[in-house]
Formats: sequence, structure tokens, C-alpha cells
Amino acid sequence: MGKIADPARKSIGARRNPDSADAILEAAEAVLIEAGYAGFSIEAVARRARAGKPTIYRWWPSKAALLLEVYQRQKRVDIPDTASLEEDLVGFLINLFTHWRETSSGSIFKSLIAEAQSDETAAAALAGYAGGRRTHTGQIVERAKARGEIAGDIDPAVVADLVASYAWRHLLINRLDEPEATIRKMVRYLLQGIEAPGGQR
Amino acid sequence: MGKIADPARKSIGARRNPDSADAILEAAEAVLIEAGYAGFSIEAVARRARAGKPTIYRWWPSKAALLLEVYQRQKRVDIPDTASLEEDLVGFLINLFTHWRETSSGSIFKSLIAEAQSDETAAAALAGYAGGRRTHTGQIVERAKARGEIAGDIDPAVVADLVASYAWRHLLINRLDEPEATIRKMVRYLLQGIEAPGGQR
DNA sequence: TACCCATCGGAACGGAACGTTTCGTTGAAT
DNA sequence: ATTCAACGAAACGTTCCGTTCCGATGGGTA
Repeated sequence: MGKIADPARKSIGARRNPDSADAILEAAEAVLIEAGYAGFSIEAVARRARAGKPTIYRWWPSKAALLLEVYQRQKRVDIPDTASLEEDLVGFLINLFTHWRETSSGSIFKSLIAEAQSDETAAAALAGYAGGRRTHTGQIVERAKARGEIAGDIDPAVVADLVASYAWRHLLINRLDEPEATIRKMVRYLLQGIEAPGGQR
Repeated sequence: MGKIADPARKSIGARRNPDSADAILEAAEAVLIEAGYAGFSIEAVARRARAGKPTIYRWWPSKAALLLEVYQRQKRVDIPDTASLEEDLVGFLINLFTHWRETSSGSIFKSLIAEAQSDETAAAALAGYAGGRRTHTGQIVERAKARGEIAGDIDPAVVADLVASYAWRHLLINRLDEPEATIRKMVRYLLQGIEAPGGQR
């Protein structure tokens, strides 16, 4: 250890960091995509990145921390904005399922859930991510409420919670290939009877 | 359990099975409760059961298989039957959350989800369990439909899926302590507008 | 140019756990 | 009393975690 630590990282000065750090993150992502959580070991990442294990541990305190950064690095899913809550939600879920399937970032998210069972850091990150008001579904529903599309006595958080729960469960049981009709049926059911009296629909 | 070999097992003759098998299952459950998924190792279970590792591997092909049997052995939750879908669902969720919290079978279920990320057997079991028509929520909703409480064009599977999803997600983010009012609010929202025209309520 | 020194990759370590093999013992069925 | 499968214990080879040591690299500084 050095004399003064970077609050975010843990080492002293950063001379050749960025190259190594990027190579390691990219290797970690590649390993997760190709071998899944079962094959995600620090040694595999080091081999792939042509880096030494100590280099990885210099920058990330644990396997969970590396996984977390790989996850956060994934680019976000487009949030549709069609001025209709039903279309927004259906579009978002289809985008999300496709993104999870095609970029394998679903694997990464599932890995995070798995890691959270044995690592406190990952558990806190997962709970924080799910509990925050910044979730995608939360934004979509809040926007619809601001638009006056939802009755006043409906709590947007409940709708957002249910939509997110649906997505998580379908990810966990490997059912990301639901046809649009199935998703729309669920969303339609979910939105049944929540229109505000003067809502524009 | 009988005296002769259980055909579901893999070995030929089974002379001293039942005692050992029970001791191992009980030890596995105790280890999971006391040390969680992080401490759930075959060696810990063997030590606790005063059994040899080969004995465990003789009866369960993998750690996942043992975990699966521990889970199935313990998942008894009362299914309320109050002639009201809302009361049934709220009661069931409260029972389930309490059961998950107090018996630590929530830990076991989460462990199963984690294990499913690195073991194909566990993944299949999880998908099968969630996809089957035998889920608790499915039974509750089907019963309400038979009772005529639900409009004909509502698919009970959608409601059941959403309720189960809610439960899973709250388990995964360690939010099993929701007050009854919160759960009731969600269920009320979920059941809004689904009553059949002539439904008894 | 010559020196300094933090970071680097590689090799090796101790510890834990997986799943397997080997061996001597136990005990129910014959 | 004999047989034979299941048993517990111990040890094995493997993989991986996270750490320690080492020699090499290559910018910063005089």
C-alpha cells in the first residue's frame, strides 16, 4: 500500500492505469459473455487481459467489485417516450429483453444477483439499484403521471415495482423470449382501470 | 422412506440409507441457516452430519442437487382460502414472507437462484418450478376464477405471474419486511377492475 | 544521460472447496 | 458364520481466491 489513497481506487499514483484498467474490464466482460458466471474467475480475466492477478487486485478489492463495475459499464437501455404509458412500457420491456439477450448483459445482471448471495458489497449494490427512484420503469411511470395519464390515487412506485419484478423474474427463469403479444397482454392487464378521469388516451 | 432403494436415487441397494440421508439433509439445512449460501459447502455439511463426503456424493450428484432437495423438503406455506381473492393473495404473501424470513427458507431459495447461475440442473429446476401450473399463486387465482370472481377475459396466469414476480424480487433485494398495508396496496392495485360482472364480493 | 521508483506481468504461495479414489470397518441379509 | 454393499475417514489432484515476491518496463527528474 502507498502513502495516500485515491478515494475511489486504492492505489497511489496512476501512471499506466487507464490502459490496464480498460483491458481488464473488457476482458472481464468477454469472459462473462463467453463462459457465463460459472467461468468468471479472476484468473480467467487475468489470462484474457494478459494481466497479472495482482494488477487486478490493485484496482478492485474483490471479485464482486470487478463484477459490479463491469455491470455499471454496460450501456443503458433506451427508454421509449411515445406519450402513451402502454406503448412506453411494452417498448421498454421489449428493448430490455432484447438488450439482455443480445448483449448478454442479462448474464451479467444475473451474475450480480448470484454474487449478492455471498458478497455483502454486491447485495448492497443490488438493493440500492432496485430501491432507488432512478429506475427506468420508475421514470416511465412518473412521466405518465405528470402527463395526467394516471389517476391521482395510484402510486407510480407500485406500477414500477410490478413491471421491474416481472422483468427480473423472466430474466431469472430464462424467459426473455416472450412474444410481444404476451408482454402487451401483461401490460394491458396492469394498466386496466388506472386511467385518470380526464386522461388523454 | 422404505427399506429398499428409492428408485429415484442412483445406487443399487440401499441398506443404511434413510438414517444417513436424513442426517445429511438436516445438516445441510442447518448449515444453510447458520452460515448462509457463502458457508454452504459439501465439506461443512459432511462435518456437521458426521458423514463422509463420498456418502453425500453417492446420493446427490452435485451440490446443486442437495440444495434442491433441501429446498423442496421445506417449502410448505399455507394457502389461505377465504372466498375472497384479495384476502387470499394478501394472506398468502404475508405467510410467504414470514415463512421465508423465519425459517430461513428464503435463504435457501435465494441460494437456489444463485446456484442456478452456475449449475444447469438448478437452472432447470428453477425454471420448471416457476413455469409449472402448480404454483401457489396459480392455485389461488384459478380458484377465484372458478368461483366466478374474475372476468372471463382475464388470464389467471398473468395475475399469478405478477404476484410471484413481486415476491421473488422482494426476496432478492431483502425486502421481506413490507408492512401488510404495502402488500395490500399492491394487491388492491393488481385486482382493480378485474371483478366479473356478477362476481360475489 | 543517468537515476529513481511506481506500476507492471509472471510465478509461486497458503488456504479453501470441489469431486474422486482408496481403505479398513460396520452391520443387515443370507 | 459368511457375504457384501454402504459407511467414515483420510488423502488426492484440481481449481480458484487473494497475497507475496521478483525482475522488468518506462515515465519523471536532475
